Amino acid sequence: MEMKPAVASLAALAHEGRLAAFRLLVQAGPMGLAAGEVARRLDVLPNTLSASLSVLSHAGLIASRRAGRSVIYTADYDAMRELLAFLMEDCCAGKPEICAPLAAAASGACSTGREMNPAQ
Amino acid sequence: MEMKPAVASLAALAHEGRLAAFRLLVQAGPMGLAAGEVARRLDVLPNTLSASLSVLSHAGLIASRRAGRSVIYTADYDAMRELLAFLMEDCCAGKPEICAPLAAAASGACSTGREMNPAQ
DNA sequence: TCCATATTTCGACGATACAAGAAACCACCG
DNA sequence: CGGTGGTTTCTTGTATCGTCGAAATATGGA
Repeated sequence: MEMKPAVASLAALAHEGRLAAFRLLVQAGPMGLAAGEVARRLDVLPNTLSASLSVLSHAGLIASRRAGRSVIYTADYDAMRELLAFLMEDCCAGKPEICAPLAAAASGACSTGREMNPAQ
Repeated sequence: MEMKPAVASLAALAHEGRLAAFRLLVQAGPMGLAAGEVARRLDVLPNTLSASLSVLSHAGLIASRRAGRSVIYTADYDAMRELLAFLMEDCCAGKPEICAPLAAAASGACSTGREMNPAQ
């Protein structure tokens, strides 16, 4: 990944409402959530949420598809992976013992199969 | 990690100059780099870089110590780990096969021992 | 076609962030 | 004590971002 899109992704996430929406979609999994459902769970106005999702979408962090009257948004796990890899690129000056915990945190976040929190 | 400090960290990184500085420190390892050395490698004015490092420092992403006339900055790998864990928290709705690549990317970034890029 | 639901776009205001010059500050050395 | 290199703080002009009300668009059903 290059610098510009990485900055765009980070800028998209550097906002309380957008970060909450993104994490909700990350936690929701590949099935995604309807825009209205996200707005309801986060308790934000639909137009405000739409603006947030638009920013995340332009940054490539989420994707959308139409399903009837609803628009379903899903996290782009591949983009997320690229962003994390970019942050850690060539890290630690060849001292794996420094960044081993980083990798451990990454694998620990999802492999434990914690319960989903619907109310967020 | 909670929402507020996570947003602050992401906002600190959502800037081309600051992101470049942070990645340089991440790649430099625990020994860190002097502020002037960072400014020289990134070709930015000292005062501009100082402002960038100040933002990163306030976000908790880097730490500083004085060494003679220079100030040495180092990446805070623990803060970095917390931020990545926060982004991936409870991800994938219990589908480890989705986020396994995320963990793989994390461990691949540093365990391969690539060479440092001094010019970056 | 007409209506209700779901979502996006538009317009405008207030707030915040950025870059750079100038000056101040700190630590070492003669 | 004065000078120099290294770094930070201050100030200012400019630009960008975020939110919300109101209106527009898209879809499905009676």
